[in-house]
Amino acid sequence: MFEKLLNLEPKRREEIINAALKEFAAKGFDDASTNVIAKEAGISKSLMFHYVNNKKDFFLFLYEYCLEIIKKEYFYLVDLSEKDIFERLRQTYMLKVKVLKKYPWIFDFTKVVVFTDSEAVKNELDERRKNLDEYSLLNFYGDIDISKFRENLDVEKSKQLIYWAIGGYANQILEEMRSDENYKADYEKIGIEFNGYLNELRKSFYK
Amino acid sequence: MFEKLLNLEPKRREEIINAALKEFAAKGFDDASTNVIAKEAGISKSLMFHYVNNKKDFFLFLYEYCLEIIKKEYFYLVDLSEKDIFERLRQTYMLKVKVLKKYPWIFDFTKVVVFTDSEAVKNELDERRKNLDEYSLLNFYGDIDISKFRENLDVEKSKQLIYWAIGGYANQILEEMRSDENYKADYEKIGIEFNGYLNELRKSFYK
DNA sequence: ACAAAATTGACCTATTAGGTTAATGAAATT
DNA sequence: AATTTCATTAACCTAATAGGTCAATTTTGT
Repeated sequence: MFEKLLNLEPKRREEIINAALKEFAAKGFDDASTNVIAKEAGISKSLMFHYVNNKKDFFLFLYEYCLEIIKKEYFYLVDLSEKDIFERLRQTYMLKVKVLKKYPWIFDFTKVVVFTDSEAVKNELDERRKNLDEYSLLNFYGDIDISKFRENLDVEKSKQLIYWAIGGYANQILEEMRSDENYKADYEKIGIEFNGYLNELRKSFYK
Repeated sequence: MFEKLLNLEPKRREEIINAALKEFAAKGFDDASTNVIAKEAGISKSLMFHYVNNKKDFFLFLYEYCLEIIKKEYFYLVDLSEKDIFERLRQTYMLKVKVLKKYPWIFDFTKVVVFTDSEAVKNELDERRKNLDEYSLLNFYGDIDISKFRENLDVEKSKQLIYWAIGGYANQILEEMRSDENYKADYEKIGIEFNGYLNELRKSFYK
């Protein structure tokens, strides 16, 4: 059904997909405009509808497409045998950055999908959402080693604070990536900076 | 110009203002719909236009109105003589929660105003924005006491992490407030929980 | 030179945009 | 009780935009 879109040369395809993800993520299904998507993708609306037959199917296609990507380039690659919270964070966020470099709106899009209540797509989404459950269940951050935390700390609170703090750093990176059109994601540099922050947290929360 | 709106009984006025703040915050000036605002406020569109003469003036009015509130109920109330970072955070965020209880979208709205590039309101906003500069300059978190931090820490990084972490907690409170229609903001309870998190940070980052 | 594929401008109908107007319903004044 | 005033709305206006189609053109491969 979407072979035409999928057979495009990768760069082109990603431009179109990213334009759609951005618009849908920003405005939700109902308020997103196919005109805006086409313009952002740099093609005519007619050509877009040559690739995607209609708005609703496009939206649903994107959802499945994104789930596949998130699974293959994120979920499946996390090494769950690593029990150190900071190592786990390092791993997951570096993977996340890599995915976001290619698809800057992918996580916002899936978030919008989760919270959408648009009548037009609600039913179709409900069927598809089941697939996600198994993955949200396997919590990335549940099974970690708490033996290294300082003994006077409330570990649950501390973990939460650490996630929030790192989430803040990730958001900053994300904003940089989005504001710079040709942001050259220097993973090594990001990795070093990230390590800097993780080290502060290690010094603070570990004995 | 907006006496009619301002002379309404407070509850009613706030309903209308909050409906508008929510819609403008969510969609920006251009994409926000006056129909949606009226519906969310629970009044007819005609009545709304009886209060506010037009969309643009309403938007600009809201901006000034919000700045006033933020100044009077937030900026001016912060005790800048308190130099302990955690006390300062406690103070500012408790004030923020109080403001957000009354106007749950006020900070999102001002954020949208800052980043809007709508031709329709750009020029008018530019004039008004100057007023804000003086306040953004006086940085709430610049002048704090760093002597109590553990000596092996990079204080700048640590401060940043603390802000991110507390920002995460604040977002959680905010989401609770918004999801619960009749959220009874129990400041005492929030204060206690907040203190819990601040204490973990104190134990971690202070010697 | 020609067939096939890629691409677009012009167009269709339905809906929504911001906003006005005349009429109604309720309160206040005489 | 009659009348003036204020609060409130339904119906309506025009312009723009929505999703989507289609015939025509441009580009590509042979």
